[in-house]
Amino acid sequence: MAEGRAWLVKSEPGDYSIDDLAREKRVPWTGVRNYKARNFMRDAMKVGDPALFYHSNADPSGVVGLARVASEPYPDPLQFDRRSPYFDAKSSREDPRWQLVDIAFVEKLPRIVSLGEIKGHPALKEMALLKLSRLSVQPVREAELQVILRLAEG
DNA sequence: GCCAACGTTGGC
DNA sequence: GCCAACGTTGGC
Repeated sequence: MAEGRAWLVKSEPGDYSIDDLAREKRVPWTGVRNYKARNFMRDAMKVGDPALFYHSNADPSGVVGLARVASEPYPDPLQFDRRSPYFDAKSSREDPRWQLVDIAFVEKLPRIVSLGEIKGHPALKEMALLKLSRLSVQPVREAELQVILRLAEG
């Protein structure tokens, strides 16, 4: 297998939390409706790539878990579901607009690595999280991944 | 709840 | 193709 990259995926814990993922083990990462985020899932994510799991709009916000990319990209089924808030009338089964991957649980971190802590750490100043704060699926450098996992050990 | 950042839409 | 209006994200 080609060497993959590391990623960060965001979720509001009231919507879908690390505990939900720990229980379900694996979930289709539905509802992403941003083209940059979609392109990462469709074009760059590889099965087995590590992904930090980030709680946004939380108290505090921060990285709370480690997951893994668990599937090839495929169309987000919710774009075809008229009752879903993620329904997209401009998409079709013949030419689906939104692609996703499955995300699988690896571990809950021993403690949260908060956004404040990330902002204050010199090795993490260049993180996409701080530069592209609204992007919900984003790349993480290998060195950044290692620093965050080490911080989580306390 | 406020608001800054920024992506999307649509008129022209 | 420009850009104003609008909607969403997410920190605080």
